[in-house]
Amino acid sequence: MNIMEDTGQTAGSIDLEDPSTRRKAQLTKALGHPVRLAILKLLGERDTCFCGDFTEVLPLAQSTVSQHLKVLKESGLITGTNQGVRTCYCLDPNGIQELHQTLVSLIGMFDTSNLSDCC
Amino acid sequence: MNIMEDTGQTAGSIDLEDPSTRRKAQLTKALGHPVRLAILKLLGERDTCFCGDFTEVLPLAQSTVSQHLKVLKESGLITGTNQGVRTCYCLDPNGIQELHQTLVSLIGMFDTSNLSDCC
DNA sequence: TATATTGATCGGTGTTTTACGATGAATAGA
DNA sequence: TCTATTCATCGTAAAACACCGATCAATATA
Repeated sequence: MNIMEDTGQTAGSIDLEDPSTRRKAQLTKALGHPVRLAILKLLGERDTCFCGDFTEVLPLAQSTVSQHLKVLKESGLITGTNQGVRTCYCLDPNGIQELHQTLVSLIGMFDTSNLSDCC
Repeated sequence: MNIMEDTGQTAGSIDLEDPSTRRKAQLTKALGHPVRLAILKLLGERDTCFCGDFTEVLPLAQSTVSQHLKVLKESGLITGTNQGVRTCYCLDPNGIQELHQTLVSLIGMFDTSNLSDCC
């Protein structure tokens, strides 16, 4: 075991820079906060869109909500387009599609059928 | 809109303390790091189990790996049982089941079929 | 008994995250 | 033009995170 030729890696044989894994981590990390989950849920329900809509229903300062929106935007899960003085936030179909694939892939990764024979 | 009776909330009408949402966030947050995704993948593949197995293939210090294992354990996704001087880590069927439900629920939350008519 | 090995934990460092209030730019409406 | 309104961003503080080396307890093994 541990047959290792020189791979150029500093140590170990798993590439933590692998873009696919990093992307999966970025997407799940973006989901990993109650506020962001709440925002995404509201966006999915379709009757909210503007930053003010979120601050109205979330017990947080406007600046805080704005920062969470920024995280979601940077992860590619939502878009933010200026509409006059306001910004309309929407689920980004591309990011959501990617998220969908990621979630499906994760589900496949932990196939619950073949567990429970460890330790 | 914004019909609000006194709910005891400090502000807004969304309860960020909602256990279900918090749990979803905890689980996705646990997935939100390349190292933890790698560890879970290895555990799913079933030929690794001990902390040393992970440090062998990950370009990280043993203490760092141990800490990631701790996060995964605290999230309920893995178990760690002492076997003599070593600890055998395994996917926790209960946690994985819960994760499965969470992922399915998230997929349902962002139904890709009815997007793209925003902004 | 003495020595390895295993891995948990401690302490420290640097970075990131979360939160807030304040401010400022852009626009809409009076 | 003056005044809201909207929300992005800045500055800041506290907490959490990611990483490391060092150490320690527990157990194997010699």
